[in-house]
Amino acid sequence: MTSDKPPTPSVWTRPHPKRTRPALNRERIVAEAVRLLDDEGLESLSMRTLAVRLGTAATSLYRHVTSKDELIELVVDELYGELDVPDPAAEWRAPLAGCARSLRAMILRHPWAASVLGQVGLAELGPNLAHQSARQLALFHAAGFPPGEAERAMDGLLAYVIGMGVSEAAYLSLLVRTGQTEHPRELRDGTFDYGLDRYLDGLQARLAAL
Amino acid sequence: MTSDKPPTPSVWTRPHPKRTRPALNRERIVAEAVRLLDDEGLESLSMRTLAVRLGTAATSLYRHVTSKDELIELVVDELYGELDVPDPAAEWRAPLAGCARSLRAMILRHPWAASVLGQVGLAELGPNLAHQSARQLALFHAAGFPPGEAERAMDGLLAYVIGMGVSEAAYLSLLVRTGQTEHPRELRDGTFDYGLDRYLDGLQARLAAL
DNA sequence: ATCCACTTGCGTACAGTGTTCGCATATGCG
DNA sequence: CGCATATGCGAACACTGTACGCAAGTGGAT
Repeated sequence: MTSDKPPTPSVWTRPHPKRTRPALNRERIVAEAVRLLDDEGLESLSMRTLAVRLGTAATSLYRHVTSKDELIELVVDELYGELDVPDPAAEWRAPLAGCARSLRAMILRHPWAASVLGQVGLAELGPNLAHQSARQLALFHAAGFPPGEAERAMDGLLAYVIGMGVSEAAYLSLLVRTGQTEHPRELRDGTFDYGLDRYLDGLQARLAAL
Repeated sequence: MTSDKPPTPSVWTRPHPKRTRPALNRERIVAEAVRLLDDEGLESLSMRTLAVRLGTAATSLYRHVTSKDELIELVVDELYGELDVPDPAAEWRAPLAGCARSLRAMILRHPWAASVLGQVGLAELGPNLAHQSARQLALFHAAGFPPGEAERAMDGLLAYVIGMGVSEAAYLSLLVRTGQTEHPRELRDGTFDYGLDRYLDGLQARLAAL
């Protein structure tokens, strides 16, 4: 067993022909964290379980991420990368509604996001959040809101969508916990659209009064 | 040291003259938990630290509360008990705004509530939540919303306030973490009122079209 | 090739968590 | 008094996030 390495190893016996592994890096860690959260939920995310999925040890993760909190911030920014904010158009209402629905869809795709948003909020605005926020703001400017007011109109819309997502995720988890029958998705979509329409109506009235 | 108890102990040497303690019960536990959360924040709440404050052992709490999650649900319902929902009046707008501001004030009084709401949501509607929800719903009925629609209008308003609270709490905790200067309260109140007015305007337009 | 500075993986360990179990004590009731 | 039941709690378990130090790899300068 001592130094039995072949002098000129064939391509096949060489320990790891090309690159041994995709190598551990921040992107891989964050991506796997999102997958783990989708599969198992928020309380199942621990540095150890995540490491097992990545085929490494828990402490290895700390070479690329300084803490679990930072990991969660990175995860949140990753989520914001999933949004696709529509381009501004002649009509402002449809793009804004699309923007809101895209955010809602993201939250429903990752129900644990509601809890995480409460913990970390919009976080230390990572690159994705910064980018998407700028695109969202452009929609409000295109709609005719003056520079100082567009931010407030946008904050209100985001607050509505996030609050709806938080309430809905909590309600769904309650149903799951009590094993109750599921609330039909259509009803929940209807409730969401109702409130969205009211808020957009309010924006419309405001634009008309400008 | 063996059986040296006095045969007829005086009132003063008796171990605990009257009632030894206020006795541990659910109310005292929940009340102290809220106080601990206000003082030290969400991540400082552990069964052990809470027990120390109550002068008992951690495991004693489990005689009155089945788990930490249940404790948090009880805490949330306690918070809802702090709301004071206005009575219905001839004019619907002021009571609704008061209702929203009361909820917002509660969240700002207990900034950790934003994170907790994300975890437990409106929870297994405890008595306080049930009571306040009924009062809130009455405001929408008094405003003229038909039975099926009042719930949706109410859900939208609550979602807006909760989402605003979540975003704001996260933003404030970010400022604290980075040691940055504080965002003046007036500005944040202004942003809140702006969105609130837009939503209420939307409700007004809807009522006019009924 | 040889050294060196530096990065990366990871085994060990520690303090702290929620929670279970079993024992001791208190309490109410016949 | 005697007994059933409720309550307090010390010990222990499985698990968490993370600091530390050692080993192995990497890339450049000599």
